[in-house]
Amino acid sequence: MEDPLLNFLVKFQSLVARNVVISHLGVENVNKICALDVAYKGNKGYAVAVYFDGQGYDHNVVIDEVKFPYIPTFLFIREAPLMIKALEKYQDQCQLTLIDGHGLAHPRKSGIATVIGVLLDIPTIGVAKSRLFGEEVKEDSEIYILAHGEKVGIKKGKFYFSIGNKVDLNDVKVLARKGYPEILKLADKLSKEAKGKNS
DNA sequence: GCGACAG
DNA sequence: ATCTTGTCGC
Repeated sequence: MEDPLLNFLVKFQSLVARNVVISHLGVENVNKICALDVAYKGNKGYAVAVYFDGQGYDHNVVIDEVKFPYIPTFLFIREAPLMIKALEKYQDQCQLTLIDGHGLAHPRKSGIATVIGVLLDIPTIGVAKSRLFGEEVKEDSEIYILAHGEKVGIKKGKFYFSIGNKVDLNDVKVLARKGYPEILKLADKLSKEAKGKNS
């Protein structure tokens, strides 16, 4: 890590990791949820925040030029700014925000879900479609994800759920049991729609 | 040096 | 993530 910028980002992530709050939210009793995802077309990013109020869905799209490339373990600097902008509309109403990517299942316990959760001081859970970091251990018919020896999430099918901020392993477990969240499928669909429209 | 590597 | 044809399987 001799690149000064990446070296700086590593320190930033370490600061974020030191400020993560792991506490019980009670996902089973939460009905107002948000989800974040981003689609790309060239150097344009199409971020979408989807909000479910317990009855129906609403969403907000934010489009902007993305300057930073994708570098494994540094996804947050590329996508978080746009995601946060898209979430502003519902930020005060969401009891929990699901984010496309990992949370604590990251080499520095600072995946994009954790970064956004700590920066905004809100409950978040990371949901990723593939592996980035951590050992997988089976226990009680569950596959736990360990980061530096600590249980930080659960693998369910082909998906990886991990603590972002202000939730605990129990919350993640309850969410994971239901499979890939419908609201994230919607976020994925809507971001790709926005991308197609703006061409 | 080699392999792994969210979106 | 995105680019992309046909193809294997429920």
